[in-house]
Amino acid sequence: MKFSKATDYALHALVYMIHRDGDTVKIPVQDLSVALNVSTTYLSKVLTRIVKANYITSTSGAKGGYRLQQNWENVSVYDIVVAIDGVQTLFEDSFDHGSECRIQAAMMEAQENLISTLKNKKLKDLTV
Amino acid sequence: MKFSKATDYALHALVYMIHRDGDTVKIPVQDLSVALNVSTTYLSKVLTRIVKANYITSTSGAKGGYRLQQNWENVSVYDIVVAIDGVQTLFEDSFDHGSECRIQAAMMEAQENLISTLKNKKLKDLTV
DNA sequence: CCAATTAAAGATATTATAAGTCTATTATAT
DNA sequence: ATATAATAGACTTATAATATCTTTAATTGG
Ligand code: SF4
Ligand code: SF4
Repeated sequence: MKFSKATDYALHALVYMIHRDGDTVKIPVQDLSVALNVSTTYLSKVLTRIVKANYITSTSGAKGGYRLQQNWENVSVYDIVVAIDGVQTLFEDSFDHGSECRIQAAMMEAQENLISTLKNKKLKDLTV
Repeated sequence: MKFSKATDYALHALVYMIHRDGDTVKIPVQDLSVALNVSTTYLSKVLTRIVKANYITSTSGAKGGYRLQQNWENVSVYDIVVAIDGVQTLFEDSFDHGSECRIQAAMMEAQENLISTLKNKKLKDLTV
């Protein structure tokens, strides 16, 4: 019952990027690495997943870096969680007697709640 | 972002116990072990935590076993989660710039939601 | 008291996953 | 051509969950 550090890093990196002129500039991982105190290689690996998920873009080479997409305001915290950790099930039924099961149903309901809360939190809300 | 198998086992064991005459009988871990297909030693270790948390009682020796407390109907799923995994934070801020932080606030809100959903799910609801 | 039964405790082992590093490769600007 | 920067993949390390094994303590019934 815990989110990964990678998700934590990603959210912080994004917030940092937003504060640094939103989607208008490219920011090299070096900058982010210093700001968050996380190694460039690891952070780069994390951010690559956000690139793959299309919430930021990247350009290699000199003057390259990461840049937010124009629609960043609408990206939700849940989007980032999924981009990093994949779709997670809060509760992995070790037995699985089918969907009529009340334990599963209860856990599913809790999970749906959690997910919808996170879907309603947009990156914009983290930075106002 | 996942609950432990131990919690899964505990919930299933409790549901099994409820179905077997509620709080009127003592059930040895052997029975539960067979029902859930989990080793007696591990299941015993898990249930010991539920005993410590006072949601069931145990008696050693012949004719011993685990028995639900009379108030079992009011025990929530969250109570069991805490008994097994302890109080968990869904999101461990790697940086922690204080409580005014929006990332933390967003995650906390999601967490509160999740917890309150689980608090509202009573064991009784799992067995009706 | 004795034998059988059952939970608890503690040490240890196993497995799984996350976190992190390192090196090589590819892409870009000047 | 050179410096810069992301990507990929192999690899290591750290951490926690899962599980087993063995010993001890408690309880029953003869
Ligand atoms: S939770 Fe319900 S369905 Fe899943 S194993 Fe337990 S009883 Fe079966
Ligand atoms: S989440 Fe907010 S408080 Fe926590 S580290 Fe990031 S900026 Fe600081």
